[in-house]
Amino acid sequence: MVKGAGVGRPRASGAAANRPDARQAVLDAAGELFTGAGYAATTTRAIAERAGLRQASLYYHFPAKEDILAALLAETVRPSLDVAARLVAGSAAAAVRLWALAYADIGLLGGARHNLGALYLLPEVASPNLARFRAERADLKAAYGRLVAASGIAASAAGIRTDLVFGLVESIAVIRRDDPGLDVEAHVREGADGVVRLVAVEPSEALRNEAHALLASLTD
Amino acid sequence: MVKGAGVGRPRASGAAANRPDARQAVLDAAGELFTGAGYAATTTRAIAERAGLRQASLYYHFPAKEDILAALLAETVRPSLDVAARLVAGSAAAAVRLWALAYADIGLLGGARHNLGALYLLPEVASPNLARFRAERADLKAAYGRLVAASGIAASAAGIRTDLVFGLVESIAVIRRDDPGLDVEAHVREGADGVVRLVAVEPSEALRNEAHALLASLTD
DNA sequence: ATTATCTATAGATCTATAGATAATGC
DNA sequence: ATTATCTATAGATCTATAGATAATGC
Repeated sequence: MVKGAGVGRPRASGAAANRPDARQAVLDAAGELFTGAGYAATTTRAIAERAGLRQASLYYHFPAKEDILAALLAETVRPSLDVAARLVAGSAAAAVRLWALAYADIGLLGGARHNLGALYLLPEVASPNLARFRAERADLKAAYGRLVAASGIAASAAGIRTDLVFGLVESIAVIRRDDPGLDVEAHVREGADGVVRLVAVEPSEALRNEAHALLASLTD
Repeated sequence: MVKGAGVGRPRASGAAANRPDARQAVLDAAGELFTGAGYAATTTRAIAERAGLRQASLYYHFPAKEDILAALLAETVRPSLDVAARLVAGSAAAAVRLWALAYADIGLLGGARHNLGALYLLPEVASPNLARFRAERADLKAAYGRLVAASGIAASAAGIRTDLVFGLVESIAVIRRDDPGLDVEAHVREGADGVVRLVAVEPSEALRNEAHALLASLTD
């Protein structure tokens, strides 16, 4: 199954030669437009134009417009979920693991092309067709919740505290929208510091170093 | 200029008798629909239907659809801005004023009918026509920034810290969307606690009491 | 005469499907 | 024969405007 560079009818646009992966081009175009203008205000025509093909050709790669959004949401939440799954099972101090998860998660949201975290804010995520994404996001939040509870927060307060922690992490999307020139690396560190402060732990340099080492150990 | 209860042609819908304020009915309907489904996905027909009049009649009260959104955004941010303006000028300890502002602001967002804070998340707020709202929201954020700086945060860190504080406050909208049955009062108190924790102040009962007294003194 | 609505509709879309077509692969 | 595109379009909107109409106010 060679990825023949030119199977199928050539594109009408000049993008005839550079057809490495139309599906990916569509996702990239949709990511930019959905995060900038929202889902409903982005037309399939605009997505196709930016991806270098005709409007109807989108439907060869995705059964419907909403499936493009679903694919983007999935690819944005999964990496964080992977990190979370490995961290909740760890044995390091809860505050260290919480700092590490927040650092990784904010970093992924802050570093993603096109501020994909802003997709979480779209009202369309309430659509029945996007239940899969909502469940994965809920899993991620539950991972934060376990670390918050393990940080010594009283069980009665852990729910709201988790809401705040998760809200702070996701707020990177709004901040980045307001200020596209944001210093992401500085924000990521300060954001992770803020998350542990929310569970009443003042972050030390030792804590940060331990968390960084923990994250490095995950990528094996 | 008596508010005659029946000037003008009667409505076609049964809402003939109850015509207290059509403009307000439109805003209420739009608030529910914009926060639930988003701006672009909400049709003027749906707004009118819920408000009890015909689609075209909207245009007697608002020049365009976007002006309905503008009115909602304005009425949501102004009360918080009023509180902020009076608190930044105050003489109480910065952490007390910060707690008070966050408490009032989160309370207004959490208590508003229809989760109007979710309007801030809509991509449409970037529209040129909504510059007024964006400026007022920036003013509100600047007020937080002054209190953060006055809390003893180093000038070099105050910018990001303010981003986090403001992000935490506004996160109530996302939390409320995810969980409409939220215990708002508990969240408001915990949220204000979280805000001062972000500037490395562990809130005491004395601080909260002082902040409450300060807020009470503003309503004179 | 003024006010607040209504009916009707122009003009501009927008999504998704049907069916044709121009490549490569066998 | 298979693949990935294209052209054309059906059918369903959606916003905003034009002009009529049914109340009250003077």
